[in-house]
Amino acid sequence: MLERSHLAIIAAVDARGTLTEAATSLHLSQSALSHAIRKLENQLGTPLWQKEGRLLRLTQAGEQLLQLAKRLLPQFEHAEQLLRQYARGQRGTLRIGMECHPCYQWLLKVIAPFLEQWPDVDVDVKQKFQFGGIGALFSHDIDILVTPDPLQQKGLNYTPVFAYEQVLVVAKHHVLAEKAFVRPEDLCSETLISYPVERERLDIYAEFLTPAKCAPREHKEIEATNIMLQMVAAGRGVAALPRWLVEEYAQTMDIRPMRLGNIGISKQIFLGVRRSDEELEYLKGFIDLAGHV
Amino acid sequence: MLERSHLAIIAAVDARGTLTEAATSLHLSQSALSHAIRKLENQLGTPLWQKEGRLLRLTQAGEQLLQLAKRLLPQFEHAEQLLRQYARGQRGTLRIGMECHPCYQWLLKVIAPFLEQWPDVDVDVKQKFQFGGIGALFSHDIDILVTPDPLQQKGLNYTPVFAYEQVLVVAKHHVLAEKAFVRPEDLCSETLISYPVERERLDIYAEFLTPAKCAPREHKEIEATNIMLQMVAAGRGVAALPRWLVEEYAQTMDIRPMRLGNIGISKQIFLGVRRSDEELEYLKGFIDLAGHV
DNA sequence: ATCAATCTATGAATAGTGCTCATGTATTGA
DNA sequence: TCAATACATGAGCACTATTCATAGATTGAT
Repeated sequence: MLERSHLAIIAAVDARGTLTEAATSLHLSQSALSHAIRKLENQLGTPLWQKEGRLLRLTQAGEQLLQLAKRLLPQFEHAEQLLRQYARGQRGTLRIGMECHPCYQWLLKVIAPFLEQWPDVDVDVKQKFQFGGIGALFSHDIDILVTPDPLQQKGLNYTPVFAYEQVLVVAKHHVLAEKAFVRPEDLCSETLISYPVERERLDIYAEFLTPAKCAPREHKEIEATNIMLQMVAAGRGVAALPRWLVEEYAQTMDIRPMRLGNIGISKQIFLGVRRSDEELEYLKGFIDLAGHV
Repeated sequence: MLERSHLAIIAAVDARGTLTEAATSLHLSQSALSHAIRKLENQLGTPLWQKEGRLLRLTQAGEQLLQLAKRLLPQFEHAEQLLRQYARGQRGTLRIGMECHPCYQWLLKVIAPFLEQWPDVDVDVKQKFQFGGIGALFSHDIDILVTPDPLQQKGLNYTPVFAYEQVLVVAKHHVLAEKAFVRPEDLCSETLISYPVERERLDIYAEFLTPAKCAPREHKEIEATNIMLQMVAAGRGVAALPRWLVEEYAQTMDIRPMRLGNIGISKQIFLGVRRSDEELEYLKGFIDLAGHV
């Protein structure tokens, strides 16, 4: 019978490279591991590694088990952590996934009152997902997803919690700052600064530039919002961000929000959860709070 | 340390209702289970069940573990099956998920040569998914998804393999059979027969009726293609199906395919796979075959 | 080639765990 | 109240995992 310990062994050997090191990392003797592996391979009837000289290479069967281990072990660990929290009287950990770079500032405003209202629930925020936010929800890496595009999927529920206008930020003395709103053509000679995500996921392309068959002269990627806006204030480029965020920064920086097109681009943030978690009190609590910030 | 056996216990107790029955189903004595549970609860520091009279109710912590069990145990089992196949020299099982009712007939034509070309690979076809086809891919319930709408997701790859025209099927002597093509309005007085899936997922609604703000007089759902077409032939309704499928049946039934709108509705079938499986030989083999049928 | 260093494999002994048996206690419904 | 049924518990046993000690293999440097 395949056990968790077997998966742990395979993962450890893969991570450490040698059987000896894997053994110590598992607080076992090298001999114990060797015996365990031998027995497992006998039980399964197929070798999991083939020795190439002194190094171990996973066979195809071993590779399968490694994949399994990488999928299941984190879930075991998270469950254990959760149960420890239950044991301590805590309710659990709310793992929030972010698929929306600038939402971070908004999220912080929700988390503060949440932590206060739910003292027995911890919060964790993740921003990188191997298989996208929805994949992370399905594989139980996160419990709630903050996203601007609610891809409908069976088993998921989305709640709209926050509407905002996506605007262009320009330096206060930029030539564009004089206009009433910005046209796609206006950006052809500009440098656009964005977060480092795929272009298709940037609204300013999907809903503004691409339909008008325009493109900025240059496109730079910057991770930190603050730095991004400093660049904009210095006239080194323009960026697209939520209006409320820009207005916050505009109090201390020489920047200005500009409407994109004559009607503007309006966006909405959704919170996605697994339908099976729907009745979790603290999840409902979070969504509730998020709707009122 | 949480083990697979613990999950098995929780799942068994949940499935059987009583500890005694769960024990026998696990080939263990009642005593063994009782001891095991006690120990686990001590280790975790929290009870998993609370006794209400003579029956056991899961605590919240227990509920969490049950969810985990239901997610992980099938994966353990599948991995074991896979490894047994490796041990026997077989390559594995290709688990195909179908999100496209009429594709079944087409799929059969691909599976036949596949089984011949890959004698050491088994094939299994699944049609019901708790969380939709993509959820099934992510949770490793299936390895390949047959679907007409390739929802782009990180970690998934889609390959178009088959294009067809979606047509309306009517009885040979139906009044509509005289026309060159069918207009949405023509269906207002008809009975539409479809597979039992959500209306939004039916192309005839999404791409034909809804845009024209039309609806059939009545809508019946039938699971079996053959019966559906018998109904159509008997003048009891009309249905929307792929042209190739209709033409096949038209040889023995009094039915006729009709173009939907003056340009027709063209559809495409995609095969979706996890990117991590991309290099699996027999998966590539299947996609290859599918493209040439 | 040879040797030291570093792996892995193996057998025997042991420590530890899980299991069963026998029995006790609790709950339920007739 | 009693029989039936379910869970709990303690003692002893059987089995498994682990360690220790040691042998065999591979590698790279001299």
